[in-house]
Amino acid sequence: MELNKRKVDILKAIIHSYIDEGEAIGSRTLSKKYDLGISSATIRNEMSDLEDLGYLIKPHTSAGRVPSDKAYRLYVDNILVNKNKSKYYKQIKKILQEEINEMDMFLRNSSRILAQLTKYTSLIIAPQFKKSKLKHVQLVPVSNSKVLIVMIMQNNIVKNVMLNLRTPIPENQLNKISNLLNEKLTGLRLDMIDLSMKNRIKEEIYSIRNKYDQRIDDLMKVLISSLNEYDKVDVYSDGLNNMLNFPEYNDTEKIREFLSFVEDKDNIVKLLLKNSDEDLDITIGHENIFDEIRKCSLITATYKFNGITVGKLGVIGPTRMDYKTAIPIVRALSYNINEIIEKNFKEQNKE
Amino acid sequence: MELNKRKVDILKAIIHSYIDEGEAIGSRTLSKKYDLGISSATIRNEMSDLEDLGYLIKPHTSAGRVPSDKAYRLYVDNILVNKNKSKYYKQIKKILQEEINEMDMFLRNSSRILAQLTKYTSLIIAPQFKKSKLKHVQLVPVSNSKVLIVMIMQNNIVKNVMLNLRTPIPENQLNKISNLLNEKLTGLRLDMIDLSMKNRIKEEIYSIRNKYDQRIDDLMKVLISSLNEYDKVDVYSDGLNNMLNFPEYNDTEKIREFLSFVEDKDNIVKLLLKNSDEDLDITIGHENIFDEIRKCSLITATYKFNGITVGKLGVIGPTRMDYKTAIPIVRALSYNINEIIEKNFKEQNKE
DNA sequence: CTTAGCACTCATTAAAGTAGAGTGCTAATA
DNA sequence: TATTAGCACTCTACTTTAATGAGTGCTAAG
Repeated sequence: MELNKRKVDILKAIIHSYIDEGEAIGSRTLSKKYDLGISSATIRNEMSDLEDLGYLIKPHTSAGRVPSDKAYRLYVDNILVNKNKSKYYKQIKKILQEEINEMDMFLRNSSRILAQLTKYTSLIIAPQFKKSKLKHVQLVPVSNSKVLIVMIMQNNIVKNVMLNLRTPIPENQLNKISNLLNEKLTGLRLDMIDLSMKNRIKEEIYSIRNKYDQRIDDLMKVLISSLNEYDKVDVYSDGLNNMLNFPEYNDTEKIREFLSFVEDKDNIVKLLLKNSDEDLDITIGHENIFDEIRKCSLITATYKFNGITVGKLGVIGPTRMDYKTAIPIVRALSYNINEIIEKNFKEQNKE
Repeated sequence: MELNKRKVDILKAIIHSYIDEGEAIGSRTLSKKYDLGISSATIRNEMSDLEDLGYLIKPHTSAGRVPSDKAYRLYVDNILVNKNKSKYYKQIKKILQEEINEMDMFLRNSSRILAQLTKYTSLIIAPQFKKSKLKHVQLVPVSNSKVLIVMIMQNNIVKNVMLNLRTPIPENQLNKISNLLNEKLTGLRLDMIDLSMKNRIKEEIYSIRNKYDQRIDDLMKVLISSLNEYDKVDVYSDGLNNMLNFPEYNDTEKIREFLSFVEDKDNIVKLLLKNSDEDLDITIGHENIFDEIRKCSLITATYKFNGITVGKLGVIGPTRMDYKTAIPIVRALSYNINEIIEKNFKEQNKE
C-alpha cells in the first residue's frame, strides 16, 4: 500500500489535531475541522489504511485514532529540513545579550528561557571539561596540608581541585611546580592524558623530581589521578511543572515517574550524552533508552567550542509535543550558546 | 477552659492518627484505635471542647476532625525538648563518612540523604561566602584581557571571579598585585568590606598605585565591586517526588503549585534565609511567609563554621508531617554537617 | 472510487441510591 | 457530677444505572 499525498495530508491533520487537543480524533470530526475535500466515510477508509500501515493507533474500539510514534517520526523527518535561523534566534539573542562572565549563571538563564519558550522541560549539560584543552595550571597554597589546583581550560572555564597533602610544600616550591606543570600539561585535553601519555608525563616529572623535594611525589600522584577522574557533569533543568499542563500527566503516578526520573541528574546526563552527536537530534517515544520516558520525546542539540562538541541542550515533553515550534527554539538556543561561548570564552592567546 | 491531661492525650492521639492516615478521625474510631480508657461519647465531648479551643477543625459536618496548625504547634513545642543526638546521628555519619573534598558533592549527597531518610523534600543552602573571612587571594593570568581572581576563604571554600580588563597586565605584575591584595584583604569578611572599609582599602591601594602600572586601577575597581556584589547562593534540593506520596497532593493543581514554588531557587533561598537563625526552627502551615506553602511545614536547622552560621538545611512537607522523626533527622544532619565542615574545611594555619 | 446510511461499540458523564463514619443531644447510670 | 448508651440526623464516598455522543465498519447506491 502506498502512502499517497491524501494519506499524508490526513495523517498530518490528525497529528496537528492531536498535538493541539491531546485527544483521539475520528473521521467525522476531522472532516468538519479540516477542509480536506472528502467525506468522513472516505477519511474513514483512509484512516483504516493508515492504521494497517502502523501510523495510527486506536486507544479503544470507538474512540477515534491517535498518531503512533512512527507517524511522529515521519512528520518530524519532514519538517526537519529547515535548518535556517528562525525568528527565535533573534528573540533569544536579545534575552541572553547581557554580559556573560559566569558559565553557571549563563546556563541557568538559558535553561529557564528554553523552558519558558517551549513550555516543556528544558535540560542543559554544562561544557564537558575533558573535551577542552588545558591552558593554565596554578597551585595556590591553602594551608599546611592543602593545596588548591586551579585549572583553566582553553574555553576559560575554571576547575578547582583541592589537594590534601601528607607533608607541606613551601610556597616558593609551589610556584616552581606550577611552572613545571604548565610546561608539561598545557595544550593537552584531559581525556588525552591516559596510559601512554600519563606515563610519559609521569616519567618526565619523575626525571626532574630529584631537583625538587620528595613532596612533589604526593602532589603528582593526586594531580594526575584527579585529572583522570570521571568528570562531574553539571546539569541544568527548568520547567518541570510545565509537564503538568498536559492531560497525559494528570495522573499522580505518571507525574511521579517523570519527576523521579528527571530529578536524578545521572539520568539526564546519560540521556543527553548517549544521544547521538548530531547537531540536532530527536528521539520519539519508544526510541528512548529509558523506560520511564517511553511516552516522551526528546529534542537535543549540541553546542561546540572550537568545532568540538562540548555540551548539549534539549527539551523533553510528551510525544505529542509541538515539534514545529520546539525544534526551531532548541536550534535557535544552540546557535546562540555556540556564538556566546565562542565570543565570551574564546582563546585570546597572550603569546 | 483548661487543657487538661486528658484533652492533651486525645489531641495527641488525633495528631498521631492524622499523621499516619491523612484522614479525619471521629470519636468512635479513635476510641477503638487508641486505648484511652474512656467511651466514645466522652471523647466526643472533649473533641467538641478542643474544637472550641481552636485545636481541631471539622472538614465538614460529619467527617471527623483534623488537627489545626495550633495543635501541631502545641505538639511540636512539646516534643522539641529533646536536643540529644538521636540514632540518626550515627546513621548519617556512617553514610557521609567518605572523604569529603568538594563542597558541591558533599552537599548534594547530604541533600539526597535528608530526602531519603525523612521521605520529604530536602533543602540545603550552601555556605554563604560573605560570612567567612578571606584567607588567600591569587590572580591567575588567563589571556590578554582576562584575569582570574581565585579567592580562598577561611573555610577553604574557593570562589572564582573572571575579570575582563581593558588593558593587559604583565604576569610579574600580577604576582606583585596578588601579594598586595593578600596583605590588605586577608582576614576580612566580605560583608565587612563596605563603605568606610572599602574606601580605606581603596585609598591604601591608590596610595601605592603609582608604584605600579595604571592598569591596577581597572583591576581594583572590578575586584572590589565583585567582592561586594550580592552573593549567588547555591541551593540543593532533593526528594521532590516524595511529596506525591501524600494524598493531599493527588491533585495536579496542588502539585503544580508546590513544584513551581520549589523549582524556583530564589524562593528557597528566601524561605531558608528569612527563617530565624535558631539552631532548629519549625514553621507550621499558615506561619509560612509564602502563600504557596501555607499547607506545608518547614523544619530548618543551621550549620556553622567557627561559631558563625554559614548555611541552612531543612525539609518541607505537609503540615501533618511526621515531626517526631523528621526533627531528629534534620538535627542529626545539621550536627554532622557542622562537624564535617569544622573538620574538613577548618583553618590549618601555615604561620 | 466515493459517499450516505445504519447498526453497533464503548468511554464519559450525570443522576440516583446506599453504606459508613461522624455528630450532637438526651436520658440513664455510677 | 461526670460518664456513657442510645438514637436521629448529616454528609461524603462509592456503586449502580442510564443517557449521551463520538467513532467504527459494513453495505449499497451514486
